[in-house]
Amino acid sequence: MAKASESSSAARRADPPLPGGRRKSSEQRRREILNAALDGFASRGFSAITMAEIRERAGASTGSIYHHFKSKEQLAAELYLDGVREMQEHGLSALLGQQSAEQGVRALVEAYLDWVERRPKLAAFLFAMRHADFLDAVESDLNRLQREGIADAAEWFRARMLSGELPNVSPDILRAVLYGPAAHYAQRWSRSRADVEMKLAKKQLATAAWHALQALQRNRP
Amino acid sequence: MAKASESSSAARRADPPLPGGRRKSSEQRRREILNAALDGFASRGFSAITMAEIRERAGASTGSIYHHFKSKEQLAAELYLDGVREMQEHGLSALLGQQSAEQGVRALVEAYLDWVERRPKLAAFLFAMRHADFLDAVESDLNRLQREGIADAAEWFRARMLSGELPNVSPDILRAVLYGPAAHYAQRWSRSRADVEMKLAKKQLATAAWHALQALQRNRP
Amino acid sequence: MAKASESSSAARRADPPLPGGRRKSSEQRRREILNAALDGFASRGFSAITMAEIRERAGASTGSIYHHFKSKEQLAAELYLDGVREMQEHGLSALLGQQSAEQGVRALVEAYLDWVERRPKLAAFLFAMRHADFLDAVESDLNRLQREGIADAAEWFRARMLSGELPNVSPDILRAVLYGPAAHYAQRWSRSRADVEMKLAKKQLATAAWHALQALQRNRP
Amino acid sequence: MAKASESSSAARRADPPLPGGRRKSSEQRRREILNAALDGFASRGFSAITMAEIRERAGASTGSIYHHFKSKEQLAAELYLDGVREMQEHGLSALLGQQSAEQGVRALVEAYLDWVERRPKLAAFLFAMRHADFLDAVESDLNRLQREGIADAAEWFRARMLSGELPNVSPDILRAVLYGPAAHYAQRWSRSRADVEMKLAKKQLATAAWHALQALQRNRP
DNA sequence: GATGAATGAGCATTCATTCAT
DNA sequence: CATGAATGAATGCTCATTCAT
Repeated sequence: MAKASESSSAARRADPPLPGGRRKSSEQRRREILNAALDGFASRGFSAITMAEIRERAGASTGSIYHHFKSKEQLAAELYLDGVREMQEHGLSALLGQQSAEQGVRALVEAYLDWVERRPKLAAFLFAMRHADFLDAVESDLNRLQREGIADAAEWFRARMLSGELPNVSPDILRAVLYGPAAHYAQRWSRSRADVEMKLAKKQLATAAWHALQALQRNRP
Repeated sequence: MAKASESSSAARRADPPLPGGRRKSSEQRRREILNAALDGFASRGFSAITMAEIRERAGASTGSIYHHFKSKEQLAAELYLDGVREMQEHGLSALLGQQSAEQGVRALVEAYLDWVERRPKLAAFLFAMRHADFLDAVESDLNRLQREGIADAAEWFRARMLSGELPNVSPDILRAVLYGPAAHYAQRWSRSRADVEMKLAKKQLATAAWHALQALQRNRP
Repeated sequence: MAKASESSSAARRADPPLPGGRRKSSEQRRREILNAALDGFASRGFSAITMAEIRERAGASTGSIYHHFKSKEQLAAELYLDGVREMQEHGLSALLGQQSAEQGVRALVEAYLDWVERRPKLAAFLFAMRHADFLDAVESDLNRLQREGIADAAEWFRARMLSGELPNVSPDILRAVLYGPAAHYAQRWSRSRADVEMKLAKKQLATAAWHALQALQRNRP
Repeated sequence: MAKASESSSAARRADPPLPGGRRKSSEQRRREILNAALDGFASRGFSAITMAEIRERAGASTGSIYHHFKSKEQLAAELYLDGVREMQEHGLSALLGQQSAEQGVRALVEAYLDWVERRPKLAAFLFAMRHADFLDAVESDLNRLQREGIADAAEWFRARMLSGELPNVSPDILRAVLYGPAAHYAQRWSRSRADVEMKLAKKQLATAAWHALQALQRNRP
């Protein structure tokens, strides 16, 4: 939960089942590299960060990085895929427990900001890299992830739209209304420039999202 | 209005009053470079684009680019500053003519999407570069621009907040609710991936923004 | 005599005999360029100085420089040849009036330092450029200059060597003893780092040169 | 002693104490680069030589050069500092063994020419770069070197000045008389243009220096 | 697994020079 | 003659990646 220890889920993979329990160093090294890379990518962008910078932040050697990761792109892609997965799981587990449309919408907005709060660098990274070239190479994985991960959420929303609790808007509009304000605020917050506390923002943005959807439900053409 | 002719306002500067009225070529070349750079930065990002790519798109020579612009960073900074200025003017002129809070809020959201529609590359560029390193060098110009350009808008909002038409939320929350959904949608639209037409999106997002603010007005703590 | 107005003799060419006496500007511009170039070459060296720097120092335009001089090399060569000529004339006129060997030697050393004092930039330039590549192109001019200019001096020395007043050493040794100390001192003086006044230095180095030659005269093998 | 193998003392650093004793290649590569750079700088000057030229002479790759040296300037500075150090040590060890003033003066002049003879490129490099811009960055190192290295020599001279064996002239005059002629001659010699053999020049210039100082001792004002 | 020297294509930028106006 | 925009080869340097030890 501490910001300092923000480490990617990729890094948290189970260690190989070592009989004696010794030798943890390889997996640790992997983690250090991933964290260093996340720092760099999040703060300066994919192209602007150099492998040398990552190497220094990680306290590793050049060869060591390339032993663990095939290339800079693969390193970024792994972070990205794991990040998306983690964020989806977080949102999903918040959403699926809710019955009423209002509770679900509020939970989703708040969960998103919770997650941003807990994993600020990862959130900044995912946001900034949304359209990066290196994602082309993993587009199919990404799409599968989207489909699988979102299937349950899509079902949840479809049900509420059919019942009339939520407006029958397109997914893009739905996402824009749900995530747009939170993402906009999160951008400022993660640069320590927000002028309201996260706690208040969660409440206000959840309220805003819910009533925005309500309005679309009433005003449908 | 045609996408193809999108040219930055920087490039539209008045030519110096030439005695004979002939020779327009220097300013034209400047424009070509700026447009080529905008294309590049918008589509691939600041670091990923090379000056060689810009040179080819502009049909200019290396030396010519550097004759007009001191560096890659300065080129990007000029585009950015002019872009912010243009976008502000666009939004401002839409807002200030409106009397009622609702008309103003709707006008602002729609004007933003109008502008994105007219200048998609510039919008994509501004959005992507918000936190770029090269902006540090022009931070003071940027701040001045913000202050001056936004003063009238701030006044407009302050008056409506005092009169009770709009909730007294912080600027960041206000911006998040107004621009967040529109920006989120615009991102998809400009990559031709939106699943609703711009025309409908304008209406729905304007409605959403207005009612979101209404809700915050009612639910104040 | 004022340091400030140090202008190359190349620049002091007679103006073309203009009937009305108007239009001096072209020759003035030439002078400004030469002086600016001399400043630059002397302080930073041939390769390190750029034509742009010269252009700015001269307050001229790029085209103007290339109108007056074919190339950077030609500009430097002209300064060099004129400088060598001027320096030779200066030394020669001091030497040839002297009868005794001692007076001649002393006059030569002092005249050299006089000239350094009057034309410090030119002296620095000549010294630094002695082995520059661009001199290859004017080597023949330079050799002719040497032969012609030095013929009289050579004769002066030959006579005193034959009479036994001066040692019969090789020209290189002769030059090393005469000019070496003065040149060494001049280097420091022109960078304002000398720890004795020029006046005293002239006396001491003239004395040193004369007695050094005397010693070679006595100690001949 | 062979000219061909002239290698900078920078290159002769002790290798790090490698456990196994194998792998010398890294330090060898460093040496090759330094030697190639010395060749280039000495023959063509700092600005005129390109890193590409150095790369080819060294038989190394661009990246390899920059792996060992931060920049062209740093490469030159390292050569310069090591060169000064080496030259000082050479002169000092010749001087300090001598008791009489005459022996010391002669030894110094001859040692200087010995060193020029042994390390002609390095001597040419040091001479040509005396006022180069890149030395500004290492000025403090240079001053420290001067102070430390020269302290003993200064003491040697001070003692002989006090005893009346040497004239009480300023350091600049002293240096001009000692080194000026030798440096002047060395310049020609290293370009293979000298008209006397080095062996004779050493004798004559040592004699000249000694008697020049003698004269200043007698003729003091 | 780890290390760091080596590689070389590629990059932003400089600069002498040309030339249309 | 003057101007300054245009040119493009060349330069110092960076950086992802490879590979011998």
